Amino acid sequence: MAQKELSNFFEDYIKKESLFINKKALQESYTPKNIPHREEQINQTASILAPVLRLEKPSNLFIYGKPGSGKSLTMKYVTSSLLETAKKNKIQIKIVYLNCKLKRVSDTEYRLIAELTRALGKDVPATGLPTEEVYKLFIKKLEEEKTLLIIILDEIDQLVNKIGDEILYNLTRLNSELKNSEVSFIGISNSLFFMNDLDPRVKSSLSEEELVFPPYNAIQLQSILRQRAELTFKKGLVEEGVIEKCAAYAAREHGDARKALDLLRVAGEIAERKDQSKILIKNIDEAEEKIERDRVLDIINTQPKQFNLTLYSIFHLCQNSSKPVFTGDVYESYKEACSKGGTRPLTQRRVSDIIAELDMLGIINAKVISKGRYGKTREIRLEIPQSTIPNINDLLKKGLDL
DNA sequence: CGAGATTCATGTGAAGTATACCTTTAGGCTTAA
DNA sequence: AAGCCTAAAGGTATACTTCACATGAATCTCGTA
Repeated sequence: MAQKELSNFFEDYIKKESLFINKKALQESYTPKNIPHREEQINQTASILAPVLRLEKPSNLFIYGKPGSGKSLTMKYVTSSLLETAKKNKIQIKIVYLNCKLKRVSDTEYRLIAELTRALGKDVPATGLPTEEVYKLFIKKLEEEKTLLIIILDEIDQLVNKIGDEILYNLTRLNSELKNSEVSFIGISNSLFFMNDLDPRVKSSLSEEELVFPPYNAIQLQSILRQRAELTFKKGLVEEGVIEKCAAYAAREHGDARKALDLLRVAGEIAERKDQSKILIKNIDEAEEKIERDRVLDIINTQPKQFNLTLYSIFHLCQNSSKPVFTGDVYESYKEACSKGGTRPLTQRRVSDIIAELDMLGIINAKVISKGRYGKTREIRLEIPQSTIPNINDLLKKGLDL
């Protein structure tokens, strides 16, 4: 684009009418004024948490539900309203929200407690202190505050999966060490079976109350989408059938409302970028691909180099064959990639763990199988659509200097 | 032919190592009385 | 002598390695029908 044209482009851009009135309404951070189809869960949560307003410790709460079934949103909605009321009536309470699966933030016991302590306003070093010491710091700070603290642990199943359930036991014991303050927990889990193989002591104390969020069905998804679409887009800009298709896509994935909203938002962005006057059905397919690509790119950007090298090797192998790949092949390819990129390769033991973690991230599917006489290995398949691979592969290659 | 032993390729657990960072402490230097 | 700074000592968490043992079904072996 020549320079003159560039300024014209910007001029035009200003004049051009946006398809969006308020893009925020489709973003993940947005909390709508009312949450349809979750009235019951809201009421229950509210009545479970209400005792804090009388400075009584509420029951610990455990919440189950598939991704995008409104768990986090409902919690955010209820707690923010709770905080408001508490503030108005000058009641000392605090609420901390933590997502346990965030890598390098709160995916170990130390880091989780450290993060909690930081949330109370006390800085804790990233490493070096004994974990026990951080517990003490946390307790001391909390005692100073003299408050009722509600800790929300999102995706707690992932954490326990990784480091075991001892941490939950330690957490539930916190109250016995506190005199001036109290702690309540809200655990959020994607897996319905998470509680099954947990230490019974933890189980009983952590889930004094339980709540299940059923997935949305297609009709409910449609009404959610309509409500948000009205806030986001000008009237009549959404082609007939778009909402239905978004809902259908998401319903196929266990009623994931977040996915549905993402689809609609990204479809809107694509339509706008293409200078369309309407959002078309075909934009949704484009949106789906873009979302998938962005998700993978996000993972690539946040993972350490060794993970990306492993991932690159897997892509590399999967591109050339539709058959599943095995650990040994990946490791060979990985070593090669390392020598090309001038990195010292990790041991196979470690790469095996990395593959398992990539599986957890949902980017690949690695199942442990036995091939009888020919040993035991992981059978690795990609969990992302073939069409997005070449694209990502190039980016990875560049990022790794191969 | 079928039950049990064998085998392979790697999963997996435990313990050890390297690194980066923390607190404590002892020594050395400066400063002020 | 008191105060302050620095460096060493002793400690921890985390990512990774090393070592050793566990797995589990296809294949082999061998006794039996």
